Amino acid sequence: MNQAVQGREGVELAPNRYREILEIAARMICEKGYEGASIQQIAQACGLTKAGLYYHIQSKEHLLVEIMHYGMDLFEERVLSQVESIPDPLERLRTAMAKNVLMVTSDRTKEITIILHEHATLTGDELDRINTRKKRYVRFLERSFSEAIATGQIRRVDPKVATFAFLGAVNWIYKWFQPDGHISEEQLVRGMQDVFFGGLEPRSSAKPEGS
Amino acid sequence: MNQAVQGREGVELAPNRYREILEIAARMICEKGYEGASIQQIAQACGLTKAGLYYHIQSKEHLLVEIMHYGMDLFEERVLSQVESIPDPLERLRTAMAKNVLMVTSDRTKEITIILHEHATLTGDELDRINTRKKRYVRFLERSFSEAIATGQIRRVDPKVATFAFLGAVNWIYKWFQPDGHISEEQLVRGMQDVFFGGLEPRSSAKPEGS
Amino acid sequence: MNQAVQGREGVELAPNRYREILEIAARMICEKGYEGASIQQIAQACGLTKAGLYYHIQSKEHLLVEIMHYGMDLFEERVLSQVESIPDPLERLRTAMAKNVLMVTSDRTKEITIILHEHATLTGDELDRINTRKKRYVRFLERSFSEAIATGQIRRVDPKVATFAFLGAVNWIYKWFQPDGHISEEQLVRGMQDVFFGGLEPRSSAKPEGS
Amino acid sequence: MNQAVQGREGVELAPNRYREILEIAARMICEKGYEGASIQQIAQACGLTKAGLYYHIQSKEHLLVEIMHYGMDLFEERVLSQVESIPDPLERLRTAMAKNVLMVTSDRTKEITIILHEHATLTGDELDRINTRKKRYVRFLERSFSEAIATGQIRRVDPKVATFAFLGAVNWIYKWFQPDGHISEEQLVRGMQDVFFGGLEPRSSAKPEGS
DNA sequence: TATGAATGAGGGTTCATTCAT
DNA sequence: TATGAATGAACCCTCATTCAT
Repeated sequence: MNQAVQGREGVELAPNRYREILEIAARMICEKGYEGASIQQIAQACGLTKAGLYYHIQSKEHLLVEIMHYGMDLFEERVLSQVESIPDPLERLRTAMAKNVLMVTSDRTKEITIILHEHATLTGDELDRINTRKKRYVRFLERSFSEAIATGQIRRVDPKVATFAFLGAVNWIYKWFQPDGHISEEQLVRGMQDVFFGGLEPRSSAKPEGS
Repeated sequence: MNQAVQGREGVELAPNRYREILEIAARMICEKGYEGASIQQIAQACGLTKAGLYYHIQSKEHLLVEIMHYGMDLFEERVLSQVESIPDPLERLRTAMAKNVLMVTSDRTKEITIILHEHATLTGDELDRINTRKKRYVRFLERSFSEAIATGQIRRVDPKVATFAFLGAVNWIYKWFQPDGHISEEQLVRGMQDVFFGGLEPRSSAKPEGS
Repeated sequence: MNQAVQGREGVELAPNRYREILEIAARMICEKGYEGASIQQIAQACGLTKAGLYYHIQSKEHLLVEIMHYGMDLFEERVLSQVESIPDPLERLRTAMAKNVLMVTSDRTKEITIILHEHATLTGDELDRINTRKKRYVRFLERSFSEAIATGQIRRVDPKVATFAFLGAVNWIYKWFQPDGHISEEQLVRGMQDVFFGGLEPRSSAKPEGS
Repeated sequence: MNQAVQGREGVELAPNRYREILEIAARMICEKGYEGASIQQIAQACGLTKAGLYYHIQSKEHLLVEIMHYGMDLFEERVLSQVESIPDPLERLRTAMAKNVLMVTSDRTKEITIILHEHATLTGDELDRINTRKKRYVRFLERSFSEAIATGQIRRVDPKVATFAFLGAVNWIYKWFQPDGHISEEQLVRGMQDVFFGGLEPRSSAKPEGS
């Protein structure tokens, strides 16, 4: 489902062209929303006519599904699978946050990531499939928070609330962060880590405040 | 356009119907997004025909503007103005978070609050006006974080990043929180406060962990 | 039909108010065309709401009928009946032209007169009734041209063609004439008379050209 | 917008369909007026659905603009450019009148010619552009009248008034002329020429009346 | 007399989608 | 692979009109 690059059944496309379409479409949908971005505009941005675009995609809805799965592929490849095996739970969370933040700020991945959280357009099975993939990350975070509490690395907080606070803070970034503004990506990552894991450390491990 | 109550300017004769329309429309727009919610659907939800709805509103875009200003009115009334005068910065932030969370979970206000963050729909002056009002809250939070750091009540974190982490975490709530789920509103408020202000307290002031 | 001033059956209105409405409506319809002028705009121009206007009129179409008959009343009163009894056919035509031109340039009557020649909105009986009234003027002109030819006052031209040339020239005036432009009303009347009745005079009666 | 032939700018690949649409639309607009003719009706008359028509046109207003420019193209091609170079001013005017009359009576061109005088619909630049083209003809007529007066071929009349009398008489034709009525096209042309240039001739040059 | 509130029909326009070529 | 031409459905919005008050 999520690796076979295919516009329609049986037709094997040059995967690059298809991915390019997904990324361009993602950019448009990200800018204007799913309903706000028309097939006409997407096609034009791809240098195609509407009918030409339809050679590559099955439908607008399916296009969204594909973008979302592509986004999840990217996310799992660059975030989840990079951090899952980190043994120390606190370090695991800090690294996940860093990589997750970069997904939302980095140029090629940000649009695709943002769309993952677009208002519900999908329904039924497709929605379920995407949500199942998303939940894997949620569970991973919850588990990691629980572990970090168990090891005493962070204070006792509700792991579920902490998880969604984490997700909210990170996914909200695109609404205010300006790539060339006062805050750099590094500062952003550091800042977020500070707020969450500076803060969640047990009292004695905070860096000496005055020094 | 041709009725007595036009948003915040009009005579206060029968504002109930208009407010009701704003709230119903907010609910639909919140569910489906601005582009996804059709005037037809909004009208139907109001028990009106399209033309009947248009007796009350000027245009779909103006409707959004009105909802947003109504949302800001509610927000300023129930959050900002309730906490601005709290002298202690940490208590001020904790209270702001509590009241803000309740706006997002409470039935009548949640959609209206959320729509405030519909983006890329408004343009020009209207966008500016709304953004100016939003910025007041952002500045208030930034200022409060800075003060709380200055007083040593919370650790040194970037106030801007902290502010947006706060906003992201709180506004994200509507995506996952279920009013009759495992977590109660009180637990949610507590949890969020814990994550942010348990966590942001300087090392020595953390409540004894075991007790 | 055309003198009883009545908005709807049996209701006797202050005729002034009703006439005022007809004149205001005529002005709007003249400016924007029948389809282009909305009941809303007409009502507003009358200082009424839509529903208020409907107390006075039966329907938009009937309003047009009334305006047209009012226009025909005015026209017959100020043009036809003033000239019909002039014995000399050439003087009769010259005077008709003068009075007709003034109807099209004069402030209170121009809109009403112009509408008389609006693109066909009316159909059936109503159209027939108006056309019957219009035809009276056409016949009058044709007859007068024929007489003037018979008396030798003007050269032999097709009376029907001359009549419609006359009507076209006069009714076209509103498309180009500016009340405060280079040409005065008097010059306009003189000019039109010159073109038609200077020109149509038999060769020997033209004023000595060189003097 | 997305077809090859866009008015007078596009490639000349298959302009027939487009021109056909312009002509059909012109017929409808001429019959019912611009506001009175709906896109739905125009589309149907073209054998298309509304959306199908919109593949060919940009908007209703632009359609009108295109019709008008097409009309001006035809007019300049068949009238202005055919007579401009005629040296004798009186013959020039008589020929212009003949050709102009035929534009208004001839089946394929009449509606397009008439619409040129739809007023109060266009605004701004487009209106200016059309008016500039129209003025060329008006100036041509004025100049020709002046010349004919100067050469003594016609009596002294105000050239501007004469011009608009000419235009009014000619453009009014479509309101009354019936192609298969009592008057033939040739009689019409002759009649109009007689009224204007029989009539405007100086007294001595009139053809012997009795012969 | 007049109005506030409402409506069904229709306005122009754009949508995602199809299909012969 | 791609397109030109087309479509039905839906879009936002305005229309003339009505009716209880």
